[in-house]
Amino acid sequence: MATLDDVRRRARVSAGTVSNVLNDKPLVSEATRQRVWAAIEEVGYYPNRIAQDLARGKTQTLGVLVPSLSNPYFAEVVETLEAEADAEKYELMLALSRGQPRRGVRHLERFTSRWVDGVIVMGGAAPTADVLALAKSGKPVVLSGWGPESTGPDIARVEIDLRQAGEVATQLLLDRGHRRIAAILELPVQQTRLDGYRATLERASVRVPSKYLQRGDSSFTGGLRAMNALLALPTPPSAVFAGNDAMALGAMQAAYAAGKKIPGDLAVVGVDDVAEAGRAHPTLTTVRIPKHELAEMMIRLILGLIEKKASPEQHVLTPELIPRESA
Amino acid sequence: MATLDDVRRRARVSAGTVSNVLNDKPLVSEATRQRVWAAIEEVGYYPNRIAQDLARGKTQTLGVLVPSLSNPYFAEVVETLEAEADAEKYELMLALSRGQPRRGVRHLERFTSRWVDGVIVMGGAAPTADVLALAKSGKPVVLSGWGPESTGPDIARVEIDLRQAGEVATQLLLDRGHRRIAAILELPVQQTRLDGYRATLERASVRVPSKYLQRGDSSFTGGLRAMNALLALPTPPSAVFAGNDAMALGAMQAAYAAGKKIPGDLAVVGVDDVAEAGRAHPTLTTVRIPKHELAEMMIRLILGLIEKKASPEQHVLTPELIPRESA
DNA sequence: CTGAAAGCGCTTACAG
DNA sequence: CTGAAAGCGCTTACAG
Repeated sequence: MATLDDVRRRARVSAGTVSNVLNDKPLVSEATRQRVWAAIEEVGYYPNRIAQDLARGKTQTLGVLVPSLSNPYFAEVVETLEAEADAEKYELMLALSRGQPRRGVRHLERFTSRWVDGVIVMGGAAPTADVLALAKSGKPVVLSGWGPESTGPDIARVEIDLRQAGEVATQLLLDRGHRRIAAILELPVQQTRLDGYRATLERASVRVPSKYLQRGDSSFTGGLRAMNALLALPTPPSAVFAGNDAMALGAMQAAYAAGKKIPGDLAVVGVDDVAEAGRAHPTLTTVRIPKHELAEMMIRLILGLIEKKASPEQHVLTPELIPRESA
Repeated sequence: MATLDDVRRRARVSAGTVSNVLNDKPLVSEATRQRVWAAIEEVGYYPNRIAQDLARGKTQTLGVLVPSLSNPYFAEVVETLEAEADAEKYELMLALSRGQPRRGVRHLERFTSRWVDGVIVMGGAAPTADVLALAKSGKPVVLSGWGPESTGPDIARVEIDLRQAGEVATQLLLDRGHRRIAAILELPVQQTRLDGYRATLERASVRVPSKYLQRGDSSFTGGLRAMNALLALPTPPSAVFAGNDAMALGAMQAAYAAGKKIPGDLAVVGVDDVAEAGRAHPTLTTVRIPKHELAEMMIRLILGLIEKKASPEQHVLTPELIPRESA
């Protein structure tokens, strides 16, 4: 690989001048600028980013830590993050915690020693304490999907109003005439959805047995198992609110296997609006999380922290009910 | 951030000695080794990877370029790539071409100037010529999902025998008694699947009208549209082989909307075995691509090229028929 | 076994 | 407008 030194010799100028040309600094005469560019072409020079990074103390790189990619929710968000970062000339280091927050911590450390300019962490992919410590050390950090856990005002976050998601989903079910409304949720991550669900039932003076709250692990299988438990109850529910689409789809599968018609025998509402929701049979009524907007906002915040030294902002986006066939 | 210099001063040794301790070089006395480690702890030192990279000429980083992540196929493969790379202490730079090979070229260039140790490119995310040029320049490169396009023997590749996928899918349909067997394929990417389909029909002396070959773009919507075209034919097919699961699912949707029963009125077979295939109604019969094995093999090959200077190998993995309800 | 020096390939004040 | 020098934070021979 050609280096700056090759260019310098060829153009018969100093290294500093080559650098100035490369970085479009104004203080170079047109003549030498041309000569340097010609030399760059001739030797086929590409700046070495590692050396630039070291000299500049900046890497134009963002670290992204998410729990997994097999969950289409994260895959879609990461896809948009990449697009937005690319547009701003940033590159992405991708790391997955795959269910182990300790693995997330290790990745955070690697990000730090690699001098990423900023770090985006989603869905509790690392322990809160470690993330906060990183932010306190001065590294720009943006969080999303952190559940109800308080992180204080000193860290940038963009969240979805999931309590509202629980409310509109439950309200829809009430409006459809249901009273035996169950919930399948992953706790504590989906605690706010539970709050919305409970508040809405209470407001309507509807009481449900405690067994109507089933826990899942946000996976298809988790939803399926939880639904089977609900169906085994002496008085099964006529409707179910699932904390995400994967579990809602699993619940539909279980109901289908038990010979139940949807939405006739059982109404189902999910949260997320993944692609599969619109294709299921019946199509899944859900509360859409604005993933694109979410990713955009995260990039906006992290760049603000990096480039403008803005102070950390916290944003809350509003989810949207998507009525389809399942409820 | 503490630097090596802080450690050096604290431990009253030379920088070289600190480096030797850090990198477990044998030639350090136990006493100084202890002193240095103590100093490292005390100042909270973390090596700066950028500086290490520059000095070593190696980054422990792999560049991964794929077309997209919203396609669960790539999301799943990337997930495994990350896991395997992580186990070998490599990190991932992720880049997406999002349908624009020229964007892929730009990412390849960035990878190069960032000194990634190796590059993995999937699904034609960059033009073949650029990828080959990169490999020729000495950079370790592994390809996958490159379609029938010849790349010569000088580049590492791991492919799936997709011709065989076309064969087993078509054979299954024949075995089920079908003769009016259509195909929905994205060309030229899925050319080998088409070859397998054609060869199998020919072997069975089954002839189908040319309209039975419909093109799709590997998306759900593409499959849906193609199926609608097939259904509008004077003599619609009784079975369809789709080039991937997304299109197969789309075809099922179209058939469903047209009031057709699956597999009674129409049998459907896909390729990939994405998670959704097992959950669809009816569940989708498909030819599974061993994604996990594929990712493992790619990492194995790229590390061989990087660390052992192995010569480029080309592997072909065998797909597996997964019979389910749709055919 | 340890230290001093050169080098990785850039950028950034600072003279001139 | 241009060059020489120092610096970014490490590693790697090479003396001793």
